[in-house]
Amino acid sequence: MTPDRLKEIRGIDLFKNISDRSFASLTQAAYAQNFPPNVELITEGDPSDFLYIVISGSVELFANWDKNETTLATVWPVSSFILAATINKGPYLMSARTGEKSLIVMLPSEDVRQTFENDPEFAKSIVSELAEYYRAGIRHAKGLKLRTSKERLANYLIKTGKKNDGATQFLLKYEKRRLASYLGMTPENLSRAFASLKELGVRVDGQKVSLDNMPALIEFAKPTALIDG
Amino acid sequence: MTPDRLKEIRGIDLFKNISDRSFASLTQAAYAQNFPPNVELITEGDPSDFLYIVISGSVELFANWDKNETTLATVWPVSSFILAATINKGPYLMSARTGEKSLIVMLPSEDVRQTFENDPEFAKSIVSELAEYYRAGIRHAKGLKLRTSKERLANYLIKTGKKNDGATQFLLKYEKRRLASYLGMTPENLSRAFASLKELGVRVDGQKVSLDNMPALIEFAKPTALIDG
DNA sequence: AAGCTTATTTGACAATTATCAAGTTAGAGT
DNA sequence: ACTCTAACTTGATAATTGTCAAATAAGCTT
Repeated sequence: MTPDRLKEIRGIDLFKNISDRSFASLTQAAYAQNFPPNVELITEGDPSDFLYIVISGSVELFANWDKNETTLATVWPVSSFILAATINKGPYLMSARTGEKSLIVMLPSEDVRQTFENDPEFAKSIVSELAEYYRAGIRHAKGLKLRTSKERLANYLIKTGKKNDGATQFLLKYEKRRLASYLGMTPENLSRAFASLKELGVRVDGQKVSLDNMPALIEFAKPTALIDG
Repeated sequence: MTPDRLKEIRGIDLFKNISDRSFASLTQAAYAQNFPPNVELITEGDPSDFLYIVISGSVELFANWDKNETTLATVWPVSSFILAATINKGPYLMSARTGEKSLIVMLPSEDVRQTFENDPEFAKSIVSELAEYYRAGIRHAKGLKLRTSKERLANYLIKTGKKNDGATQFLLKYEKRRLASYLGMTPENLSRAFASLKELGVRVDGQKVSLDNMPALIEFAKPTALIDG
């Protein structure tokens, strides 16, 4: 791997505080690889041989069961995925595929576990990371169990607006069918949910979204930090 | 706290490997308390002042949003809950109430974080614990998104049977309305799901359940380790 | 054991969500 | 720009799930 790339990886929360020695042994056998869009990187059930890091592009984490498929998360640069499986030596619980052309770094799981054993700072970083993942998972489950799909969409839009510096206009970060899957509904249902949010000032044109009546939308969606982070 | 009680706590995974010194400082300001059933121990949104440990009884973790409530997990002895919030100094994302008369130990969060900083073994144990929690959360979300409520119930029954040494007869561990909430449905829906599973050999009488046609039930439920653990 | 409260079940109905089948639109590749 | 494929939308319908109300059953208290 090139020095530039190493530096980029070093910057993520997971590696920020670890020793140079740990970082070196962690990345010693690592390698980066470019993937075209829509390539399946791992399949749920596989043994966790690598910890993955997205350098550029994006990765969709999804799962299948009996003809159904659902997106559980999307990973954006620069961050790792599949950490919990790596640490616990368990099989992956999610499959992963590139959402677009992506540069991916793979660290052998054995090295990750080794470093985890030896470098207390690394262990601490992993704790923070996992705690956040876990809490994100709780939030996701709360949304699914407490809200209707229309409410989930409304809150997603509000949240996305906030992330874009509170802009009332922004672009959806990914395809609608993936958004639908992430929000736990079918594409048809998402389409209808968008249509029915029109009366709350939600306009959609392709990937462009504008929220023209924020107060009304918020009153309907009832966002809360305890679900929407 | 009594020596007996301390010993009991020392035995859980989280504390098994930590130094005596760490354990002492962790429990130095801890205290145990008996609670009657149905007492709310914490409320979502509260700052995380304590790490809790269930010594006996049980604790339900739940959340509310706009008139709706849902159970996210039930904690059985002897284990901790609310660890992620404690570590990340975030507000609790779930409320907790006793499901029955329960003995609860409370460790000041500050002490937990202190020990986490100083004892690498504790950090490692926390990692394993959080990784497992996280994975349990993923499984829960997968079940909710990929399965119907009837399928979730069928799988829950199969799993519970397995936990009871593969018994085809067992007692439900908690009330049906809580089971319903945990499985993401209303009590009425649970009742009907049970009724409709009758043709797959599921008999229910109060808390007693018997699974008289396991092959048929399994064929319908399609359990998998990637969701049902 | 009687009485009271709460949990569970059942029925009728409504809301939500999914499925299937066309259309329409948008985007990628040539 | 053209073609082709895939994504998205819309309509019609079905399945799933929730709500409300009432009846029954179970558990607790006295």
